Amino acid sequence: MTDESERRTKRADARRNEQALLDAAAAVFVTSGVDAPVREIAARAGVGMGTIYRHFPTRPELVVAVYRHQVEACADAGPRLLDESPTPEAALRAWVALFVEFLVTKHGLAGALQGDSAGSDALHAYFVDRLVPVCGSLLQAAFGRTGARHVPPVDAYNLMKGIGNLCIGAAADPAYDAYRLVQLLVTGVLSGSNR
Amino acid sequence: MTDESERRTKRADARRNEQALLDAAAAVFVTSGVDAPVREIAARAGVGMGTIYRHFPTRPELVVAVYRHQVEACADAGPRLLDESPTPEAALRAWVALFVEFLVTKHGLAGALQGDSAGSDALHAYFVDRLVPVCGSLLQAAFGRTGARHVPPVDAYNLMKGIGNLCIGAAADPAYDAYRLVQLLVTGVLSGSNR
Amino acid sequence: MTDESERRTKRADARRNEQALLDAAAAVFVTSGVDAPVREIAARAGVGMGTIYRHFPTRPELVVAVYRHQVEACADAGPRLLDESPTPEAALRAWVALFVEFLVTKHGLAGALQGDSAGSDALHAYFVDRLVPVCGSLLQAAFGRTGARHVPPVDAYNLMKGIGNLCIGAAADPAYDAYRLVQLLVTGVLSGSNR
Amino acid sequence: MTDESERRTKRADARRNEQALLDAAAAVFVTSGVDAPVREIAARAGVGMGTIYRHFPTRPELVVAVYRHQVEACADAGPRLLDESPTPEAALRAWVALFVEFLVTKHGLAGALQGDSAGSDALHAYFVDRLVPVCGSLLQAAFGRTGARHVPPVDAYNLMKGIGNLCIGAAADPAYDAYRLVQLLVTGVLSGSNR
DNA sequence: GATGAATGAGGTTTCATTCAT
DNA sequence: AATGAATGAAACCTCATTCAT
Repeated sequence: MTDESERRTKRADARRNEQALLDAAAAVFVTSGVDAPVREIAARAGVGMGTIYRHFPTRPELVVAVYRHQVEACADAGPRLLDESPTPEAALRAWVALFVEFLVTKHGLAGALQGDSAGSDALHAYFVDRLVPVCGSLLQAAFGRTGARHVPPVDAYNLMKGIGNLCIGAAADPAYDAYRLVQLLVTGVLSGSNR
Repeated sequence: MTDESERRTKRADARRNEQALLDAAAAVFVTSGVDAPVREIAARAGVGMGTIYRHFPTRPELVVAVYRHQVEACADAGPRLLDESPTPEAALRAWVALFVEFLVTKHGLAGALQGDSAGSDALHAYFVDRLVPVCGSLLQAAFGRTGARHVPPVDAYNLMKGIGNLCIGAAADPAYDAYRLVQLLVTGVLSGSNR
Repeated sequence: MTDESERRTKRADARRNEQALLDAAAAVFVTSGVDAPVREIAARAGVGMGTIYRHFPTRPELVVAVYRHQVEACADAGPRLLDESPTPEAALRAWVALFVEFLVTKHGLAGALQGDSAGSDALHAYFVDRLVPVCGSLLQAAFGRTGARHVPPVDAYNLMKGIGNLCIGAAADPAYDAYRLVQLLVTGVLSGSNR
Repeated sequence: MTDESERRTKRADARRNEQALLDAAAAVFVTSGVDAPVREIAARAGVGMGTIYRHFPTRPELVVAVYRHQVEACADAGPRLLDESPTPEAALRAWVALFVEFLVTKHGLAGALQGDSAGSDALHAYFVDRLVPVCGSLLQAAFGRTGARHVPPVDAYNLMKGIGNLCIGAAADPAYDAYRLVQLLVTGVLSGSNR
């Protein structure tokens, strides 16, 4: 066995474990929230607790890793939707729908986005860093077209956080329609006035 | 001292204790959230922990008791605002502003409203029971005036819960303007369409 | 039952527990050293772990409490021995013998006296604060009598710490005679020269 | 490559690894004590943790190996000092100074010398086996010269262990002068009496 | 032989809740 | 009724040690 193939083998092992952890964490987060006990996640992944700490020394790192794929997909969808949609408003609505879909299916994620106002929390920071610019572009495009004299009544950070908040607890309550509420919020925003 | 006077004395004692507990809990909730340690509340009230359990066997019961006055005030304000406001829409906006004011100043309260969708959580149930009808009246009034062919795009329960969600974490993040977002949501609702 | 007797009853309870803890800790310290697991001490005392934390929030506080009586006895013995002994040198030797007796019978205590050089460790600090002055008086008395031109070749802090060190591990090694070594050190000190 | 040359190559490899480990351990012991985490040592040596266990299955074996050179140097210095010094007492003092110098600069080493009285601990056993005879010769020489009727008030084992103990924690406490105390102890020993 | 990922025992600390006084 | 001491489950995190690759 060559050095290289040996290295690859080991990495494959570790990667398999890491994937098992991400899958387990995703599943546990759904049922027990992102603050679920480390032991529970480890047990579901079929690994020892130490293994979690090796791969993800802190909890935010794990949470970020669990949702990284979807956050990236969301971020990438922004520019694409702007291209493909008939109007910027439609692009914003479509993107918001994607974002809601993402948050609603990840129980507890929306709540975990709060974090310190200081932005010190790694998860919150990651979401903000990655998605606020995307959301901002869409928002600006929508208002650019609406008329030069109009400016958005909220900035992208507020809109993002508002959407995130509206999605909290959505999956657990069939009577609560987060999607509808978010679209109404967007309607309010696009109406260009907060009064 | 007669048996009766003794009983009366004890009741006065107990009532005084209960009030001290409510005041202490309100203060602690503001700084440490509604999940603050029991000990902290007891200490601030100057009573033993057992006393809390005697008066409020479960935490939701305590939380409900702490905020009962303000919930009642909110509920009472609904009909009054409908009378006093120039339009039903204005009444709705004014009421919503009251509700937001209430939630934002009570650190952690908005988050605690989640509870099970089954309505099994005492706090959630109390809020819903008491305020959804009020909110419903205002909503109906606004749409009744707007035109017979219009129906609200969301029911009062969804609107209430959406407003509650938008207020989560508002006090901790100066960059987040819950009031503005809620009003934009109301704008969206009143625009009569979710598309 | 009067308020006062009731209070006394409760205190008696707590005091009994505290004493059980001190006894258990003393016993466990002998076999497992002063870093013995909290659980072990709690188990031996027949109390829950939380009870230890209630009475002694930090480990040094527990250790200090365990040995306080004996430290105080040692401190009190200093002046008395100076009065009763035929010479100051004899007083110093007698006191040192007492101190050695104390340390040798408390397995692990001598080692625990190390602590940070900064003196930040509570146990180390307590020993130093309480005993160095006593040891200093004896030392000064011995040298005062020996002749005005003589000064001790070490200060009381060094002598104390040296004696403490010589006692480390004494109980565990029958071939090691800490008492003898300490007296030889004192002989060296009293000989008035380090060369 | 022949089998033999391959074996030789591997041995060179292994020896290089072992040396790297010894160097790394020596460095880490200075900063973190002889109980430093295995990982830390492995990392500094640039090898895997398993390699440490292959070369030194137990920690005492590693510690012994790390200090073997210096222990041997100490042992060798004994006879030489006896030859070169003007008096046996001077030789003893010089040797003791060497030993103290060694212990004080090796953070945590003195403390690790304790071990079981049964001599089961490999580190303790090695030190005793190697140095007690040397110390014994010097002691005997000093007392032989002093007068036939004098015998040392302590045996070499006690003196060695006493010196070792006096050096515990010396590096961490600038106010503690282990060298001075040890010389005073030797003075006491040479004064030929423990009373 | 070497590697380092994985394991899991072991120690710590916090707090909701009970119950003797 | 009130008290608050006691309980102990629960969660965290760290390493020594093993073993598959």
